[in-house]
Amino acid sequence: MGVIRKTQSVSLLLNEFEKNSKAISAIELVKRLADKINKTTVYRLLDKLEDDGLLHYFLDFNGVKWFAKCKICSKSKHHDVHPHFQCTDCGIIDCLQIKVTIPKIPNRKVANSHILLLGQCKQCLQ
Amino acid sequence: MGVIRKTQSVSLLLNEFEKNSKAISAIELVKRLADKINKTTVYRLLDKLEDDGLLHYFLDFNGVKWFAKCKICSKSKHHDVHPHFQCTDCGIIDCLQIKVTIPKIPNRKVANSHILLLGQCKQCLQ
DNA sequence: ATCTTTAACGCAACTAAGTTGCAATTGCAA
DNA sequence: TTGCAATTGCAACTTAGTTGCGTTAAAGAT
Repeated sequence: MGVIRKTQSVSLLLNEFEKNSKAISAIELVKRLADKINKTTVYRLLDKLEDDGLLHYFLDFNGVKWFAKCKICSKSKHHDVHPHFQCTDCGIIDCLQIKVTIPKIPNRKVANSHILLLGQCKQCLQ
Repeated sequence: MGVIRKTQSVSLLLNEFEKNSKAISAIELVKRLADKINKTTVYRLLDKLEDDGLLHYFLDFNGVKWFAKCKICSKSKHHDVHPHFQCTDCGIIDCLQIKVTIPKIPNRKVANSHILLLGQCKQCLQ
């Protein structure tokens, strides 16, 4: 897979991620773009853009898929593995630029980690 | 909510968790018990047992719900927050008795963390 | 500038995990 | 053993995401 043609749908979709640097759920994107792009196309493009290393995705605590821009990923590998923070009050999700150290675990080889932190964001703490 | 009566369904369900100490997905439980307990009842009981602090749940990397026995939880609060490890080869999930330290994050109050580690388990490494 | 190819798209129908409403059943306390 | 609320089963529903297929439109070739 991967995006080959620069279509109008691709531009519209990527444009949503330019507005600000927050993550956006697939559901939200489908809703926002409902009158411009078909649901199926939105999901297919998200897959492709993830494949190309332009977006990364993760699941929130409800199992809903969220997407955000990648910063240092390549087409071949998602290097940009980081924790995400979801505000339990307003629901927004940020990518965190922190490093969480996973201790060595006997008898297992850890290849990847998914870390979702829940709590309150700056706005909701005030 | 919470379990009030010790019914046959409750025994059957808890019995599945006595066999070994691994986590079990809701989907798997529904299948295993299909000829004994209705799907709806399985889901309802899992909710209640979680409520009572007997089970805890979490999501795997596909967003599927998994349940496992709690060790030190009470009815009022799940104290037993720990990382989970899923083998990408065989799919089994273990509860890890390790502590992962989350660094302080400016402007946010972290209340909870969901950590899923992916890799290969002992069996699949051999 | 127009043609041709095929990637990309839209639509409708589908899948699967989980939920809801409601009537029937069953623990269990009196 | 009776009464009744908790529990259960069933069918129908919800919702995120997927699939198949015919149509449309990028973009290189002519």
